[in-house]
Amino acid sequence: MSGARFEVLVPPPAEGGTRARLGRLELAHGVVETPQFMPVGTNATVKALHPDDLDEVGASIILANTYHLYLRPGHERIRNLGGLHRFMSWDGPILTDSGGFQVVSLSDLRVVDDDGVTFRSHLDGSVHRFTPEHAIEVQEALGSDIAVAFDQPVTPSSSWDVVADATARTHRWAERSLAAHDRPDQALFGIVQGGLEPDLRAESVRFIASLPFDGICLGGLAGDETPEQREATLDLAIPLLDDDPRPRYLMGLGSPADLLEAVHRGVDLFDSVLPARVARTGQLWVPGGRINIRNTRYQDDPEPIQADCPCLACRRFSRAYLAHLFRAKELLAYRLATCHNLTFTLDFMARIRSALRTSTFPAILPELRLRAGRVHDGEASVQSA
RNA sequence: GGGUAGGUUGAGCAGGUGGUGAGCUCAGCUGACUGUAAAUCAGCCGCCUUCGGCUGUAGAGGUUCGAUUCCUCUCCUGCCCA
Repeated sequence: MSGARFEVLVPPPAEGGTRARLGRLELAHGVVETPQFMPVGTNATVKALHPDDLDEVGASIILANTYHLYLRPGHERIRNLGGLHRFMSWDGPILTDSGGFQVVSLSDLRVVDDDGVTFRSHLDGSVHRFTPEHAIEVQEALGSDIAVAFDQPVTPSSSWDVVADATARTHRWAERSLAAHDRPDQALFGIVQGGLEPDLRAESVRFIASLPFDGICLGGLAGDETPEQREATLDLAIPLLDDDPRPRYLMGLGSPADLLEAVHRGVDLFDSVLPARVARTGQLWVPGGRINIRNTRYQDDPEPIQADCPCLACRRFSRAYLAHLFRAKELLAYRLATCHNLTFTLDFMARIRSALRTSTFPAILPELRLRAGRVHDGEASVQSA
């Protein structure tokens, strides 16, 4: 392949009990420092944001969705208009998700067989078929920096047999994706599945890592499993990749606590809708937890969301103003809140990279954990920054 | 002053033409959200000691076993006429 060049700048220390590492990923449209978080722009836009806002929050790579863009506006149309970067006016790197996740998120609209998946469009009910070859073709038309192999995720409640079946299918589809991929300026990542089953997960890591992908995605860990189950799965999977020179991408996790624990275990890349989605409902991330800006107590609060935050919202607006915008359902609310949460997230990743660069990560891990809170538990909720 | 239509839980309504009115939409309160069918969804939203109980249909009387419903008077609102 080689639409990508990955280099580990600071490997994990021999002593220190962490697999966290600092890296650098070179892609067709730019360099991505890792560990890194990718904001999600499913429909060729990060909801509520202008591309200038993406620069502003510090995004260096974003994710877009193959399935959604295939359905609307259509990958051929995007190709004819000069590709996804030009279409959405974002010059930085883009990773396209293969559409495999829609196999679970649109579970009542599809039928899986060994060759591929037949979907009914969530937009108009029309019938479409995705195969590994088709998913690659669409991603090549879009022209993303990183394409991803078509997979079949499972949910934590799936039985061993179902997980085994889906994982085996994902492996066959991985080989077919590689065979179909033909664009030298585009990287291709493969996806590890295996659910929470230790034997299947380990087998999947070994199999996917045996193929000449540019990066390794860890899938199926953004569902209803507990943080402990996720972390246990990472503790199992990552050591199997210790001698592997490629970037590791944990798909779909984005709470600060999840990011930190996964970096600690050796993950380089992340994406999640969480910070942006949660922002649109008024949950704003601050050191130690989060606040719900819609709560009554913020209506008269003249302070910014977070005192030391450099984001578009915190630079010049009060909590009271944000509270008002949300109550009035004003569009600016969604933009400001999304800017804040993405700024918080990307700044958090920058702090982690800074610690890795200076080899102080193990030392400041407790401090970073405090900053992250246990947001994924719905536990820590602080009242003021 | 006469006529007429009305007065239902913060707002707006539905319903109820003698037999258990707490139903809807807003507003409000709280929570959830992780490779986006999500500016969405869920719970609460008269009072209490809440697996239940109580109160409540403008007010006061009356008829009746029983009244939100029928009768009388009063108050309030819209419209029409003087």
